[in-house]
Amino acid sequence: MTSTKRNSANIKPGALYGMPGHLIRRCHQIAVALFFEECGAFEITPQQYAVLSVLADNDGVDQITLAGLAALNRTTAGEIVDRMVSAGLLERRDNLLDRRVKNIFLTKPSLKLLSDVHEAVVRVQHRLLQPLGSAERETFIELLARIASENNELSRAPLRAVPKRQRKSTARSVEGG
Amino acid sequence: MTSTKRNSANIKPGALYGMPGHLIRRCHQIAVALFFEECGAFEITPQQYAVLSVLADNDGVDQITLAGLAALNRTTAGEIVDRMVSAGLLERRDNLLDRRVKNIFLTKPSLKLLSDVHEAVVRVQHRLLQPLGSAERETFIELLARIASENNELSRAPLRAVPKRQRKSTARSVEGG
DNA sequence: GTCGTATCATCAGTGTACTGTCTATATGGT
DNA sequence: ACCATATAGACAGTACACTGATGATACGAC
Repeated sequence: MTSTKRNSANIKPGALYGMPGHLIRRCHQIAVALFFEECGAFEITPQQYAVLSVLADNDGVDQITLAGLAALNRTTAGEIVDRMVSAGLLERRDNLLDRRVKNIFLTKPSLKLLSDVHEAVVRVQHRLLQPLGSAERETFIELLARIASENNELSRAPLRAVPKRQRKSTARSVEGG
Repeated sequence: MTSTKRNSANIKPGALYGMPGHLIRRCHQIAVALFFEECGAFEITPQQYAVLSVLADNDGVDQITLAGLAALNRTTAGEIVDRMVSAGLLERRDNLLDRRVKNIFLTKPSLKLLSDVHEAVVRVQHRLLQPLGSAERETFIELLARIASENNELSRAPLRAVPKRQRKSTARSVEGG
């Protein structure tokens, strides 16, 4: 029979440390720390990288769509875009066909930044999974992906695809290669 | 051979979505959302729960030690303690043997809260892992724990045990059961 | 006993993550 | 044309997550 020791709240001592919620938070902190170690010189945050990455595939989407594609809260996304516009990494343009909408575009510097920073971001992922064997890494990613996708609608900032009808009034800011 | 399509930054489209760093962030958001769904009525946050949980096993530690035990940044921990003191959940007392130190204690209401909220927190963990089979759940927790512990020192808020010599000048605020 | 060094807590500053509310604008039904 | 409803984005407010600096205090070496 296992110990029935209890703490002052009548709960098993140290229960916190085995809870997936707590462990995920700690892993998140580690991932962020590694990101800053590897990418700090580029003056970019993990979320800002996500925004650049999403726009590389979907340049010119509106802010709400961008938030969905990067799994960011709409308000947070707006603030991040603010900072990135100030830093010259994004351009925010009025949509002439729907005057509520602002379309977000990459700039030349951000395209260069994105391709420069890519290697460092890949290193972050490697270092994060360093403690696991290669089969375990695949397993881990698959389990993470299943938890994220199956529980997606429970999130307060769920991942969302680009909606069907997107009205684009403005051209791209950076001419494609 | 796999497609060599590239986006405007010359990176594989959608690469972000398979990165463990991004997936961990999404899982974290889901865990937090579930916490508020299950525990929202208790007017408590996940980090505040962690603080209560840590103090149940280590009542009266100083703020820095508390931060270490809960894997919180020292400044963040101080702010969280502020809010919990205002809410009547904690007591902050001067240490008479080391006047730099403030010792943090649970209060009667927070002990009751902690035992009331425990079931809901357990439900959060169950719902979070719902998409996995029971063997997968154990695997997932084990892999998470290994990543967190092996990379612990890389974190900017690493988990820290209680240091050996802790000077206690003040008695517990809640008489033990 | 004095001094250099370490430590606890706090402060100012920045960035992320939300909720709820508001304004401006669009859209579909009549 | 008119109205109910919905949506995009902004704003205020709260909480967490840090960095770097500072003030008060403790401690070890001498």
